[in-house]
Amino acid sequence: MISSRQTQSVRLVWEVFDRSDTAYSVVELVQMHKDSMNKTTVYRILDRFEKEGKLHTFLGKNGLKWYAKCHNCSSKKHIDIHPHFQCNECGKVECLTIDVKIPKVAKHHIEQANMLLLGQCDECLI
Amino acid sequence: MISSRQTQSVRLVWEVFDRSDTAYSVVELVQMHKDSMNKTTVYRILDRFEKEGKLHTFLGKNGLKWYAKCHNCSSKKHIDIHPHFQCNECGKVECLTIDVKIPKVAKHHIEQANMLLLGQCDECLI
DNA sequence: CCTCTTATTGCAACTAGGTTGCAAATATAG
DNA sequence: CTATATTTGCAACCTAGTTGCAATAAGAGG
Repeated sequence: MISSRQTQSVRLVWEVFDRSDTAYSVVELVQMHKDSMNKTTVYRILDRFEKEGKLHTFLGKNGLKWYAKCHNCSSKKHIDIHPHFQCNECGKVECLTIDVKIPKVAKHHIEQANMLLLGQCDECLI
Repeated sequence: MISSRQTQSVRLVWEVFDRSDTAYSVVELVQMHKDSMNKTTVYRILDRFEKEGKLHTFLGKNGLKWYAKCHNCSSKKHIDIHPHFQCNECGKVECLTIDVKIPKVAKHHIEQANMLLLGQCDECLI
């Protein structure tokens, strides 16, 4: 089951993620589908995918929201996280497969950790 | 020297940070000064403080921009970072004094790392 | 303490990401 | 095939943040 109702729009949005493991910003996704559906629809479909555990979200530079396919992340505990990388030059975003330990903080209960690494990706390094 | 020109507005904004070590969101700062200066002025003063190395910024939940006073952070290398904590209940933000090692990523040059921990603060834990 | 230059400010309009309410359309259970 | 509940489009709205420009005010140098 892709989603509770398998509409044309739901199928189109899912295909993008199904084809590759790239992370996409909402801006890209709205742009990419602007001829076949309304931006509100894109936002709502992405929300549903997230609730259903098929996509995970995180914030890139400038607080822009990004979506990427979930692999093993939904089954993992909250005790370790996978960080995200964004290239300062081309803006590309990647999910990193390394795990980062969440630091303990006295008198605080940590539920979640977001780590964004910024720098140059392999293509922009040359 | 507080800033290149010591205007009334510059003094007022700086006083807030001078009085405490709390982090403030731009929204709070604009609200707090709304009777004495324009929101554009607040944004511009904060920008200048950041360029001058007196404040550092980071993004909280929902991509909101936060400002906090710099202590030793400006003098530190980029090799370790101090993470920020935001309470999921009251929204309060804290600079943590612990250091987190930036993970190495093959074929990537990491310049900067942002880590945001989310959970419950001491006051909301009860 | 006056004058001139330049940084700073206020204002209004704008941009962009994201949300909401509601009526119309459509997937799917039966 | 029909009834119902979910999904969609649309237009209007919200909020954070930016921009251009004219008016204002620091403060350096006389």
